[in-house]
Amino acid sequence: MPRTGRPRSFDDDHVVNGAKDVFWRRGYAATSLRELKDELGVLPGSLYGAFGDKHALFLRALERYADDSREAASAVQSGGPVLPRLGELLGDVLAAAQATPGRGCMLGNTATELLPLDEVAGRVVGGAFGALEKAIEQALSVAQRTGEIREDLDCGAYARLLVALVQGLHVVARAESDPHRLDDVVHAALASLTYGPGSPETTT
Amino acid sequence: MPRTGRPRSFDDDHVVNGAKDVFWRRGYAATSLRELKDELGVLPGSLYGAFGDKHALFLRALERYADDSREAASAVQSGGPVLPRLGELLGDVLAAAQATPGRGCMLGNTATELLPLDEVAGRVVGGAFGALEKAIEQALSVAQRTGEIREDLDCGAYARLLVALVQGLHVVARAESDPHRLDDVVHAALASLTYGPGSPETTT
DNA sequence: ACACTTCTTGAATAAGCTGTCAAGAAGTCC
DNA sequence: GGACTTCTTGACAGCTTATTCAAGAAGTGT
Repeated sequence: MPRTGRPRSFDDDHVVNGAKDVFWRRGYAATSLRELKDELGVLPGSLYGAFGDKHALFLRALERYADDSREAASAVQSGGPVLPRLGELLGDVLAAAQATPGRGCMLGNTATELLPLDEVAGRVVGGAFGALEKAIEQALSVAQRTGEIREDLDCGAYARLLVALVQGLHVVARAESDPHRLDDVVHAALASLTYGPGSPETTT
Repeated sequence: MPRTGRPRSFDDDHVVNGAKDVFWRRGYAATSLRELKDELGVLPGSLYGAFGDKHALFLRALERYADDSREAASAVQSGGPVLPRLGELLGDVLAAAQATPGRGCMLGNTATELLPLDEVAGRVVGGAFGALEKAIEQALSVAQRTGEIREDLDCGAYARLLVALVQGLHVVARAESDPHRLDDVVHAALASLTYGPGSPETTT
């Protein structure tokens, strides 16, 4: 089986990355092949030859996004104090909402548009959510042992809460003309992890 | 100006309500006039005569949903202990996700699909989010005065947090095969409002 | 009964969509 | 250079879409 023939004129990875941006911004259904052609410079025929169909390309793009998300998720575990890391996680959502409005999180966008009907996309989204949840849960466990956060917290539950909060911030930020109005939400979320001023046991 | 002529064969309110259900379930773009015709029994021509165009009908449906949401929001202020009310607010999200999967919240769905580009829809969604936020904030203030929740909470920030959490739960529940896995998130959110280390068994 | 008005109906329109295909272009391998 | 394979290109088919419109139906007021 000879492996010859005319080589691709485009780089698959580059195209998947570009498709990720378009699908991220516009969603699955609202993205037409004409739009992909204009943004990627690749004609529909070539896309079909390389990836199959629109849905398959979307899945590649979604998986790419999920990989990026997993990498970002691992940052909350990168040693040192945990609270600042979680503050960044939440703060980055608001910063992104201001810097590039109307994109949100591609995982949440996909969940809203296609789940639970699209089972394949559902597994990708669920996997990425689960990875973030796990990263947060382990970070919280560490923070508990170091006394950074309250001992009486259910780390698993709080990790799921924070994943949901991240998604929720992406949503409500779209309706908020000034994302800074949500800044104190981040503060409140972090404060709820620590022992409060009026709490029985106060450490630092 | 005589006000005669053949009367409508359908009830406007009933049609708006039906359109609300369809748009809620399928989103704006994915809902075709053929689908509306099948569900409502009203031909496109009549819809155009009565409402203008698809987008105008969508706005009517969205406003209806926002009205319903406002009414539901006022329930958190209906006297008595506040924590159980907030527990219902969050719990209802998960119950709805299980009973009717793939619908979520029409406000959040619309935010994700159309905001911030669609400014009119944006005002409707923003207004409904704001109303819920205000209702929660006032309920939290009352709960603070009665000693039901911590005194050191920023009620405004926590209200915004809870609005975001509601939206986030709608999103992540779509990716969760068993919504009950999110039950302890509700518990954790309520526990963070109260004093007390010790397991969050403080709900009466 | 009649004039008048508005609604319903079904077809038609024009645009856009995904996906396909034949023909030619551009490589690789011998 | 020639055989072979794969890619690119642009057109095209088959649908679906939102929207419009003319014709007839069904009311109201007198």
